[in-house]
Amino acid sequence: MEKDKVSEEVIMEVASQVFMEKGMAGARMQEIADRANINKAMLHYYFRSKEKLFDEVFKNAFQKFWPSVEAALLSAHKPEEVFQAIIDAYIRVLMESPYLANFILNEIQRDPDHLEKLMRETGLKPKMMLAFIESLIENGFLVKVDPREFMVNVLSLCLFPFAGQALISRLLWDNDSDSYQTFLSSRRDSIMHLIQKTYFIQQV
Amino acid sequence: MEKDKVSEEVIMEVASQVFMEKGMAGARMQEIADRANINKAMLHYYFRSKEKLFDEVFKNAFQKFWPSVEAALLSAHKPEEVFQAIIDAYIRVLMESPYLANFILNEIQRDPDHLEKLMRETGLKPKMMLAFIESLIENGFLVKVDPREFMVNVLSLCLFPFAGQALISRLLWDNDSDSYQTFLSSRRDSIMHLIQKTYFIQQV
DNA sequence: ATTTGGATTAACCAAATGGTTAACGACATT
DNA sequence: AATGTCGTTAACCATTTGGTTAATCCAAAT
Repeated sequence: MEKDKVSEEVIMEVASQVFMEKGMAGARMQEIADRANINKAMLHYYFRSKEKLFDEVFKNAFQKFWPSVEAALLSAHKPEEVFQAIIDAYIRVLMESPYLANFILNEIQRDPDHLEKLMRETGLKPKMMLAFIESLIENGFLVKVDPREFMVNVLSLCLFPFAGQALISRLLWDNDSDSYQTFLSSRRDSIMHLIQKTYFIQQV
Repeated sequence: MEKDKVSEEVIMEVASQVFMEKGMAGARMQEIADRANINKAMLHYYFRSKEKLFDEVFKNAFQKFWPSVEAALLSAHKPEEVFQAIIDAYIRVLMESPYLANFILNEIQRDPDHLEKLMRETGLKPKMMLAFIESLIENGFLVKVDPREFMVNVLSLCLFPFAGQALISRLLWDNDSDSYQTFLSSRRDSIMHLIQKTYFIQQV
């Protein structure tokens, strides 16, 4: 670890790694301290407890998880471009943080109420997205479909290949992780293609 | 717990629950013992260690996870029916074991080598599935597509809504789990519809 | 030079946790 | 009746783990 960085930042960085790899229950304060090259007591000096530290990490992760969709929505481009931007954002974020998807999925299951609190704090508004899809349907860009179903499908196609990476790359890519990375990257196009075929009404 | 059941079975049952809910690291031998109404020492009497017990649970879960695809393949019906059967199998299994998807996804990430061993023991053959898809392409039933991509898409659409259940049902279904269950069930049709639109070539 | 306040450390603590052991009881075999 | 086997229990053990404390270091302010 670089000495010039403030301890607090270094801690957050390695804590992120450890919590994401092992989850709350599996993570060890000692390991975080070791990786940050500090005494274990320093952890409690900066962040009072494991839970507090975890909360910070989780909050960070959760914000990344829901990429800046609003930006894509508000810059009123063509519908295709909006979705392309959202898909791109997801793929990009997840390729940077390979454990992110799994982390969120699991720690949410561990303590769902905690999620509810965090959602409000991060001020994320899925309803806005639903309304946008609804409007596209009314304006004849999309076929009639439950907007929530549409969203779940896009999310599924974007996130699952990351969440299941360890499994899928072994089963179907002979554990060649480079080639799997290429595949993940190529999904920008293939997911877009899929939803266009299924949900977009061809404009004349 | 019913008294008539053999201890070993009861243990496996509750161990499944606990491990699935909390994962290997989060699960406690004491809790498993309590839920099975036995002494903690009995756990070690029947299954020597936490790891051994976990292995049994994992093996069970993993077998469920890859539903009897071969059955669907070998009973040479129309292509549509084969995929419908596979999708149905996944949805059914996952509705019965809500934590299954998350459990597999995570414990695989925790110890990927362990997975490789188990795959061989359970004798699952993804290559067979790939070959089947390939043949459908050659015979003009499916558009030209990487069979692996096709598989990942189907898996994503089937599994992710379960893995992300805790998150999605809160964000998009106002935490109404009944209504979310209905949605999950309806995916049998909507996933089929999606892959038909995208990948199936209309027969004359 | 002394004080002050934050950063840092080693040593320590209590609780939790996976695992063991020795003794016991019940039931079948001899 | 004696022996042996299997299931069961309470007590115990060693280690791990999150967290604390008292002392120390160090740099800036006084």
